[in-house]
Amino acid sequence: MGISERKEREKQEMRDLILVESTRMFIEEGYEKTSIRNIADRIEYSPATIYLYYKDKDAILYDIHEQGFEKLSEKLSGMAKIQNPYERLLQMGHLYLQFAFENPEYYDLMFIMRAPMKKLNEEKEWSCGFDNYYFLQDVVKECINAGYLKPIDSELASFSIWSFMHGMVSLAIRERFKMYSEEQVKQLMHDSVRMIVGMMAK
Amino acid sequence: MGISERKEREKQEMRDLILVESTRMFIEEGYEKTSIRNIADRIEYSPATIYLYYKDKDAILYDIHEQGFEKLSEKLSGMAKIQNPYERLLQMGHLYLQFAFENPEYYDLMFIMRAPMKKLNEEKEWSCGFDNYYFLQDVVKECINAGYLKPIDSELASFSIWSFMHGMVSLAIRERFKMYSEEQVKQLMHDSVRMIVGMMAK
Amino acid sequence: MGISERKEREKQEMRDLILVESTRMFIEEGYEKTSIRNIADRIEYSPATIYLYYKDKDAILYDIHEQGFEKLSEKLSGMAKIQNPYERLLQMGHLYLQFAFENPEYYDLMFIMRAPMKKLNEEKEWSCGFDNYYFLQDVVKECINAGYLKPIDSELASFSIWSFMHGMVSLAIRERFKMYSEEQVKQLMHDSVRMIVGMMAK
Amino acid sequence: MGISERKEREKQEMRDLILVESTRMFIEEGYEKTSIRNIADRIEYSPATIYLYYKDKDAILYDIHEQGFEKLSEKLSGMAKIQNPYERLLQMGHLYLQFAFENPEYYDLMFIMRAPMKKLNEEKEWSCGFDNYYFLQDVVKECINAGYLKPIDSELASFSIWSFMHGMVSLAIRERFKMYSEEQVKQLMHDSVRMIVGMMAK
DNA sequence: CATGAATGAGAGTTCATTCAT
DNA sequence: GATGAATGAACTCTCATTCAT
Repeated sequence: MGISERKEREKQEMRDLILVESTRMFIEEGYEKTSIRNIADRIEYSPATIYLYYKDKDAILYDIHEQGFEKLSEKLSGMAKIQNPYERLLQMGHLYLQFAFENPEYYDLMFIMRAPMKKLNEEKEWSCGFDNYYFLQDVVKECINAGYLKPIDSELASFSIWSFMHGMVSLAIRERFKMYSEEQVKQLMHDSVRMIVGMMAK
Repeated sequence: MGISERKEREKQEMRDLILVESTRMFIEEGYEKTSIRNIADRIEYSPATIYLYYKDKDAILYDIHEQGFEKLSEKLSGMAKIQNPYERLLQMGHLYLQFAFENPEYYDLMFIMRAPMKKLNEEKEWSCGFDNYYFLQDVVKECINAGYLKPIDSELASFSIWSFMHGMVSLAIRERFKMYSEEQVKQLMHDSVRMIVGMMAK
Repeated sequence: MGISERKEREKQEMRDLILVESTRMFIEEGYEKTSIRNIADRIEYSPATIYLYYKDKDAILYDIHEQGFEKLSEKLSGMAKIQNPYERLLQMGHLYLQFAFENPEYYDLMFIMRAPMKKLNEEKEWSCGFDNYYFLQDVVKECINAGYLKPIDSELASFSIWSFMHGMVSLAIRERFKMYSEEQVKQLMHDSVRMIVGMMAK
Repeated sequence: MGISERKEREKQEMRDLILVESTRMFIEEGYEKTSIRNIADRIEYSPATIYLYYKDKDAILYDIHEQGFEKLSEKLSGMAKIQNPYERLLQMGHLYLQFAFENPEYYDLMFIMRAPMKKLNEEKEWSCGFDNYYFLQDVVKECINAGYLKPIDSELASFSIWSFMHGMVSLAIRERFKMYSEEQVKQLMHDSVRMIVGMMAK
């Protein structure tokens, strides 16, 4: 409880600073404009300093990306306590949308951006969001078993639900819903979730 | 009706040449590799020449993008002749997937990529695919009116269908279905379309 | 005869300019300090310009290096006209020393420096001086056959002679003869050549 | 006889540690890879610490270099006990080659590399191998006086012998004998030594 | 004594773009 | 109309070195 811990904390804070600002930069300026140099400028450190905390540019991206999944997992983990699986499923859909709109930059990186794969792709798994997907499958399975949903293939159902949710979110994030106002989009999204899940219900 | 027209025609031909080759490059090598220099090399003109026909790189991209929508429109326009609207709807879903998998780079540019425009974004409309969307709405409306689909809100239904289709395609293109093999993904996608549309059917 | 030729000539002149100044820089500042940027500064062009004439840094090095061998070959080629092979051999030794002292920077690059081998080593041959070596072997052979030298193995003799010559030159160039004055070194080198070749003579 | 001495001793031990590991790195990884950072990593101290014991990178290199000469001296000093000077001379040649091939990086640093010093070059003497040279001269002198070698100038003979030996070694180390296999080179080198020294013998 | 943190300087390279000819 | 030549501005990354603590 002292120096080493303070140092550790400071180190983490610096990593966070880099992370936060890189992420912000992603959102505001886009991937292309987010260079080590720009990040360095932004945090008012030299480019070389960044390399003290991150091996290379990809490592930053990877961390942001991972953080995103942690954030999402946290959000969804709260769902476990909801007894009724159908209720849980609906709530999850809700939270997914909420997460996407509260953290569009994260969402983008997690589910839309092309992985900046040098070897990241092979070594570590870029799409580390498998857990969430399996979590979804479990809920769907429970719903089916408990008779809340029609007796469809649970894998197929999960696949469809995720695709559908992601479709809405990603079209919104990448601004392909220009034929609607933002308000309308939000409304449509919620109605749409209700409708789709409703149709799956028994 | 002579010189100036010929000039105009020649100018258009050159634009086409650039467009065709940029597109080809874009399709074959991807966005990253498509540089003015590479295009110039390919058409065997100098980079400077390209600037006589296109204001900048974005202008070319914009044209490719537009071309993509034309391609898709063409594909879908063939659908008009299918009398039965439900049949037409299913077929459209089919074609949409087909288009996406035959032209992933186009699809990416059209529906996933962030508009790489500086201000073109504001001047011209990037998402020029409204027509297709309205085309979808019409079909859905017809289906409902003819009693093929449940009496749901046609706008909401179209919104949902497109989102769903796009979700599958974009997750596939940006490689977020790594938990499945390519084979499995294709199978799931087709089954999923059948299921979702089936659920909407009366 | 006209534009295209002038252009070609100008292009060659530019390559030469780069070559000459890079070479000069090698000599004066050493390999380490010779960067694309520094060369650019020196010729008062931008770094990017250099890449219009040379693929990369290695390509420049390779050219300098090649030029060196051409220079040496030219020098030695004049020797062919000397009828007496022993005379020719002595003269060649003379010229070798002369070349080394008139062009220490070339000599260094050709025979001392580590090849900056990315793949150069494998594709093109870095040590393109084989010809000169074979040329030496031929002379030695002739000398032996004509009875000017003892009946030793010609390959072994050539190997020894080259090694010996190179030893003197490289120790001088890399300043390992500090126990002598420059004057003394030159004197010793000439005496040494005479002595060694003398000992080989019948 | 107490604290200050212990401190002095500890300081020396640390210098040794640095030296030993830098040398090892230098030998194993080569000059290019030997950076202050890498050395620091290896001795598990921080880069900054190294600067407490060595003024800069050059100072370390200088010490390695000196160590090389000590190593060589040791090797050669064993020769003093050989009574017969001609025998001693031959044996020295042998050992020189052996040293070069067992420690090519040392050899390179000692006899080939450009002094990487800023002003150390002028202050301290880089080529601290004079002793070895004088040692050679003495042997040669003895050989001549004892009638083993022809009555040539001993200085000239030493100069020639060293040049010759170094020529072979340095061409080999810097890979200019690509026209031969490694095997052939070794064979040629030994034959060559025998031949050259043989020719000097009475 | 030791170091964590930081950096300035510099490396090679690529690209979209401009402009005189 | 076409272009060869040129460039400024970027890029990622590495290194020897310094200094407050």
